[in-house]
Amino acid sequence: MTNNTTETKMLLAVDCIIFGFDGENLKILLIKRGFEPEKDKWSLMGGFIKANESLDEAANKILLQLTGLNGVYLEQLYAFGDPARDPDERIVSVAYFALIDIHKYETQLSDRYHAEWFLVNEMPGLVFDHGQMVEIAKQKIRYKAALHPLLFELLPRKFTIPQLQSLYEGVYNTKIDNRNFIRKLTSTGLLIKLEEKDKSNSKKGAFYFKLDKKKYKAKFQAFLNFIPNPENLIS
Amino acid sequence: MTNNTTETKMLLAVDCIIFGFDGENLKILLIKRGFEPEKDKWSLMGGFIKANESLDEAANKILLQLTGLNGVYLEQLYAFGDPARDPDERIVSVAYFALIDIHKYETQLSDRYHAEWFLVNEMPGLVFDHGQMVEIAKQKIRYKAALHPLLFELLPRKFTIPQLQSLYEGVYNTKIDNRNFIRKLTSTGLLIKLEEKDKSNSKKGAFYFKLDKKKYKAKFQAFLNFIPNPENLIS
DNA sequence: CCAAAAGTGTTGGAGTTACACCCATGC
DNA sequence: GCATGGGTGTAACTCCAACACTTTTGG
Repeated sequence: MTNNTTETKMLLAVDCIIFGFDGENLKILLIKRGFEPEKDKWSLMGGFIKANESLDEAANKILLQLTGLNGVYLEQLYAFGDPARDPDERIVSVAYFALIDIHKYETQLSDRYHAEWFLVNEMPGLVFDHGQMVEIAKQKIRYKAALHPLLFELLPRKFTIPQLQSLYEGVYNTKIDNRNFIRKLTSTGLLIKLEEKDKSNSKKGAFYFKLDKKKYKAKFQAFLNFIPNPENLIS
Repeated sequence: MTNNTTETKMLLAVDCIIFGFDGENLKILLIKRGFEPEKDKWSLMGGFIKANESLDEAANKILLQLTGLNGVYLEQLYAFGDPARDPDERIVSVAYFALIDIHKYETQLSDRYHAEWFLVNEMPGLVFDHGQMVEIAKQKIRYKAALHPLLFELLPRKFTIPQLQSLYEGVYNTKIDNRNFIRKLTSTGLLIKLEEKDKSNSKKGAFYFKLDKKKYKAKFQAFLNFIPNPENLIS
């Protein structure tokens, strides 16, 4: 770093890409922008970073404001800094994505921000580079969820395997063989079968499961490839 | 986003974690900080973002200044924004990591910035949160290189398989079976065998290889897991 | 001729895919 | 009793890991 006295200060923002799962489809929460520029267009929820706030704090605050939720999955995605990304002013934005249980979302907050859930595949155009942010978030989720049980963050406390399969099929836009899917899932040991059945989708009913949270945390990072035994690495 | 007229502007910096491979060990390029605070301590190379500069441009510029190199592998790593990360002033820093062929590094630039290569395992303490940045960069490289041929970015135009193996062994701090390693490498189809041998490490000599760049670009993203045929996905 | 590194094949086990039928129940 | 979605088992195959000896040649 060189001497900084002549350097330009600029605004720093955080934008949140919020995903939810309604039991059938992956959705994204957008707000109708209430001010210029681009007033009344759809947008991600965001905000400026205060002088004494960390990036994570800012992102959590925004998420709390819009959803009423605390302590949900939130991950820094990427910093967007094209000088032309906001036509008015130089603003660098650090994007975060969140995965929430859509049922915990506090619906009454929708009004305040004119928020709405959209199917990710039927999303309106967004302001500035927010569309690009969403694309990168989707890519990241597809990548990470192929290796780690990330999508479980979207599930309610109890869920059925057909629901989970529908989630994976939606995220990857593909059909999955249900026998193999179940085998893979149960072999992870992450699921605990409950007595209760969900009969809303079939007459037979599908058993609910819940997540074994200890195993989930322990196994989240497990994966495989170029290196023979990645879990046995020395350091 | 809410009205921004009252929001705080702040300095935005880019810091580069620069890795190189000397044929035996993974190294990192550090500079001796020439100004206060923390003058004369070891540091990453960084700089402030100008008003009309994108983040990528700023990172590339810094890399060029310090190494004389353009067009090398450079990836945004993470944005660090703890309000206390710089004791003097609020500075948010976007960290990038670079993988370079250490032989292309222009040594005469070392003097200007008091730069030096260190073994990543024998690195001095760094200013501010730069040590943490390096840790996260190492983690990221270990993760990504286990799935993708990332470490090839560190190699010179021609290299031997024992060199490459030593690189992997260094990055993962593990021993790799050379038969399996060679098989895995050759099965990727990324390597082209040359006539020439490198006799600097043995009497028998090891054949040089070069990278098949087209296949490298085409196959960089290939990998596998939760989803049966990730390469056959519909979208 | 010998030390030191490079190069080479095989086998067993684990994991993954492909595939089709029966079950439970509400109507 | 039948339509609907839920649940189950097996066999072939592919991939990966484990394993040790021969080759080359400069000194």
